[in-house]
Amino acid sequence: MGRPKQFDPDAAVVQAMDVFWRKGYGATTPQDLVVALGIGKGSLYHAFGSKHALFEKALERYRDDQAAGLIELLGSPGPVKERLRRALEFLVEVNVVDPRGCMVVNTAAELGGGGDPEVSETVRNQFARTRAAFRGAVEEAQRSGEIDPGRDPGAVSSMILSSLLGLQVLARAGESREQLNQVVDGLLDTL
Amino acid sequence: MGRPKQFDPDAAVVQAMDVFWRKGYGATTPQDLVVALGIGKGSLYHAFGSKHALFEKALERYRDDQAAGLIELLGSPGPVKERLRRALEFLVEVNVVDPRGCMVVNTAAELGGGGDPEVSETVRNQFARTRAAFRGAVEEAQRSGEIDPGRDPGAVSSMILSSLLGLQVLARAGESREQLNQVVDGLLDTL
DNA sequence: CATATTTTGTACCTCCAGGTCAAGAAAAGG
DNA sequence: CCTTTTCTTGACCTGGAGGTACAAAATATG
Repeated sequence: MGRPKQFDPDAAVVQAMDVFWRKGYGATTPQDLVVALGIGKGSLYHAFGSKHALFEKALERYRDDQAAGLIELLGSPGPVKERLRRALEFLVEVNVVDPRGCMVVNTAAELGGGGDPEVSETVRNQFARTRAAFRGAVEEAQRSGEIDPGRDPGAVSSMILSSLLGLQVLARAGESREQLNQVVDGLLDTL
Repeated sequence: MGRPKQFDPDAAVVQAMDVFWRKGYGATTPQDLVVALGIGKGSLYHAFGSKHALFEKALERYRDDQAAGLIELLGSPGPVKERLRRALEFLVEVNVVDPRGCMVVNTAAELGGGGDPEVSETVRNQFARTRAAFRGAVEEAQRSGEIDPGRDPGAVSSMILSSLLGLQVLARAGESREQLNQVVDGLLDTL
């Protein structure tokens, strides 16, 4: 019973995600959120409790969306290296158009360093998922002979992960498409 | 003429650098700076103009220090790969003890995305310097046969750079020494 | 030593972040 | 249709961010 919500909380989290992604946690004000979500401040705090709580929801939503997207991109048919290249080149194009970088990377930089254990936990969880997805692809490529089976898949996937994170940092800093593509080339040459 | 300064502006910039490095730009307050520098607020604003101007000085100072440090680490004798490994392992140890990550990376994430062109310029400049240092090392290794001379040194050094940036992101997020070392292993295996 | 010039410390100011609250609106149950 | 419950709005509140103003202090110059 009671009055039904005038907005979709799930959609609101996505809207909030967008703002936090662009501006970061600290630089996002309640006012920004009120405008972006199109609801009153009271509703906002009634529904989500605090800016920080809403941020956590938004970050988790981002993580889940990204993880699903990566798994889908890596699951397409064809040689593993080609899939990987397509995924990375897609990322480059997206970031050239809109250099928001990766919300998890941005969050790690802003709230990492021991200042926010819960958020850091979510961040590391996303890293673990991504690493696992790469590891699966690497092992598949090793079975098919595309990648030398003698290499340690853990080390290789960790390296891919860190290079991916670095790519997002470069993108966020406004590096050119050429610079970003060179990273992709350099990475794929090593596999 | 006039009253002489009661503090060393250069040392003050270094103190400020320390605070900005730990807390980030947005989360650092004038009060934090007053305490860290040990001077009054009036002196602070008289000497540096604004929080943002002081931050730019601190960031440039960081960039110069780091660039010098990297060049020194990479300039030691012995095989290039060993130098690289020593440099990266040193970085890992430092970050395990104090996970502040890299101030430039943190800044890229916080103020990138087109929000602060001057700062982004400094950030990209640091990336360019780092890439150049790696490129020099790569080319040296190619001449000595340590790295396949057929590889594009631009792509290789870009890849090393991005992996390094990713490493700092991982460190800032509080990843374990083992995870970080795996990145180093994965990276060096590919060279 | 008087004066012009620069630095210093502190009080003060304005604005807005982050959040609370009271009063009303919209549903379900009796 | 009256009560109970939940949601909504917008006014309101507190603290602190970021910076300015001003008077006092310290120095070089004539």
